[in-house]
Amino acid sequence: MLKKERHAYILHEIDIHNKVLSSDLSIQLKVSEDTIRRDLQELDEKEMLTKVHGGALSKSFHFTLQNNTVYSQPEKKIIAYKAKELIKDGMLILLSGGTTIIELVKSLPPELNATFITVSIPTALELLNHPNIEVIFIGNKLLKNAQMSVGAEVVKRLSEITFDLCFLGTNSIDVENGITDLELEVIEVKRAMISSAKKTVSLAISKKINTVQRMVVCKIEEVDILITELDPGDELLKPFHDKGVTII
Amino acid sequence: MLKKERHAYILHEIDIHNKVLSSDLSIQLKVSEDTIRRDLQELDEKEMLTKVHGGALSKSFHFTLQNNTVYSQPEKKIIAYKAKELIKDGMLILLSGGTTIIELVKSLPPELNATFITVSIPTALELLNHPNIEVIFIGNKLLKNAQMSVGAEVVKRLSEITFDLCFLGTNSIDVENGITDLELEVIEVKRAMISSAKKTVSLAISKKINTVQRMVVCKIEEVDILITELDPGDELLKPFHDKGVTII
DNA sequence: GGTAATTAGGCACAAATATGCAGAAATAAT
DNA sequence: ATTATTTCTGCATATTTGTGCCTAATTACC
Repeated sequence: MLKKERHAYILHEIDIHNKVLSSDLSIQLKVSEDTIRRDLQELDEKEMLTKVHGGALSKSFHFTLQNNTVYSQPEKKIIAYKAKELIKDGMLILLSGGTTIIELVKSLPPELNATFITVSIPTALELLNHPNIEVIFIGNKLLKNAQMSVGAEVVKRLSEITFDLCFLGTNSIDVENGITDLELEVIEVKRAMISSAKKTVSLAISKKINTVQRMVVCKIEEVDILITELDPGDELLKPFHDKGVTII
Repeated sequence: MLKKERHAYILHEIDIHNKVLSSDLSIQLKVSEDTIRRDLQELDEKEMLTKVHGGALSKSFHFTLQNNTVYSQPEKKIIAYKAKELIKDGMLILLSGGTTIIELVKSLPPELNATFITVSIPTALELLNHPNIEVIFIGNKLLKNAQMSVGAEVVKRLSEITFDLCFLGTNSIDVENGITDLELEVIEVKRAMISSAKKTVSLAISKKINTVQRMVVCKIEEVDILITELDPGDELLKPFHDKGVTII
């Protein structure tokens, strides 16, 4: 990875989180902390961030580095952190829309080299920020609210490909009904996504667990992995585990 | 392999991946790294990429990540104001990408009832904000820089539809060469867009008038309407009028 | 004030670069 | 076709840049 790419990545991180830790960046970018420190120093001299002991802060917002701990971390960031561990170089991965998926994309390491396919416009836009991944969008009529492609053409195109993993941002999931959703057109596409993937991963914050919507996307048996912000051993998730779903 | 072919290849790689490494290019193009370095230097001088230690980065790479202010926005607002007058209820309209097009979309009246098709992700996102228009996205592989779909599949899909109007955000236009652009894959799509439309409208701020890029999209005769921020009677635009282009 | 984490600065090594030069290849002129 | 001229390319050289490791100094936090 080129130095300027690192710089861009660091600035991007600052843009999202308002702060970065040298230690984190060192791991994410797979370079020594010395290099990160020099990067931050350089960017500070260019007045693009403010370097502080331990990392750097955004120029505009002056928060302290300290309130960084896992406790205050929003649920979706925790989910994204767990989910990204499933993604390996060379994989073909299908993504839905939703803010949890966006978090997942933001957390992808810059050196990851994989192909992502999506039907969601915001997801596609976020994917394009990453340096090494190839992005394919399956287009057709776009749904206003969901900001995603829907319709028979999308279903057909999805059926023509086999994906290693499918990540679904999930509105509602429970043991009896499985994944449920509101709109027919969204459901058609999500079904097609699930049946084209070797493994289906549902990303859901715990608030969404055991809620039900009008229409069924798929039964719980079709979900291979469920990721929430909770500990995998949490009592709330036990019924899913008993149905054979891997909990992360 | 000719020098120009190498240059085209390098720009192509940059558009897809946002970066190139001198060492990679040296192997791929079977020339010494010295030659690659001189190529990159030359392209940097022409402001077609940004040379860095170890390779080169896309020009828009920094731009998108650092500073998202729209260039020449007042001019673009004037252009958008003129362009929207061409759009009527019930029309089927094709849009390219670019900030001028985004301005056009923002200026569309909410009661407008038409169908818009695009290959550009940011354009699609902006279109979705409007209440009454139907949005169709033609998807495929996405180019990093241009944030748009490219490839044979896109060209094929475009050829299957006839549009009332095609609005092109234009990088370079002049009387001799017509509309020109940088990158082969973008040009392929723009050509397909033009030939599928009954009328082609070029939107260009006056700074772009009489500039030329490496590759030709279409001759000036294929442009039906040219919209700039200038008065239609402006001396700069007379040559275009003489070639039969309607100036607005 | 003690302890652990972070940092600055020096050093070493590898990688990338600039530069001059010579031969090859393309282009123009005869 | 032949020659002259320019452009292009690869090689050898010295130089610069980027990175990681080391140690001493500094900082943050109890």
